[in-house]
Amino acid sequence: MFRALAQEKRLQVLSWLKAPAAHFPPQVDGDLIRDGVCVLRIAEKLGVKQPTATRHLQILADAGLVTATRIGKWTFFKRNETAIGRLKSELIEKM
Amino acid sequence: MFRALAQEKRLQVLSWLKAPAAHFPPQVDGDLIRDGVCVLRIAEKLGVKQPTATRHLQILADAGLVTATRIGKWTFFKRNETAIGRLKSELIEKM
DNA sequence: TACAAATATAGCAATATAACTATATGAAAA
DNA sequence: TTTTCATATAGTTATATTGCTATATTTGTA
Repeated sequence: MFRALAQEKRLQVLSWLKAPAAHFPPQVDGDLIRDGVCVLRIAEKLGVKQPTATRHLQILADAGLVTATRIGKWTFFKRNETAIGRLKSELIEKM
Repeated sequence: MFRALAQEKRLQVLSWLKAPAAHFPPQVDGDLIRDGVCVLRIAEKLGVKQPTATRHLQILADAGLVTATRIGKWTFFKRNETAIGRLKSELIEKM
């Protein structure tokens, strides 16, 4: 989990996803809030290519910090607040 | 800071230093609690050579998680609870 | 002053990470 | 069914990290 957060870009994504509508343009398919943000939008905003963004998002997902939802040809990512909450208390005791 | 914690060995050290007396033998010079634990003891317990332990401890120190105290020829490391407390609340809001 | 002990630094090898391009896969549209 | 679009995977390269050994530095002691 700390490894997942040990990268400015991933911290950045996690922060943007707190308020998707404030950081990403409206989406035609897939609601920003309910479903999450599409990979290409995140890649653009991060300033990296799509495969790189996908990799970062997989790392965040493996750590349980975000969840992926595939709708049609899009994959949307959003924060997993439940897991993040659990991880917060866990790391509080670990530190 | 997350990078400093993104390594099992450094997390381990930070955890041991919560209760130095429970994890390290008594020291002749430098009190375990007041001054901290000597580098060689930490290296032994980690199962790495002294320069490697020194490097890990420097990384923890750079992140502000521990402080070094030189007494004579020994350098003792202990947790910086004040800084750790600040970092905790900071990361809580960052996540 | 010379020597010994503890730690710090330099330099190197192995591995991990992050970026890219090229390509494969999955799903919708023509 | 072919094409197209979005994402995933494979493979490569550059850089960062982690470990080591050798050596320098700092400090106490003979």
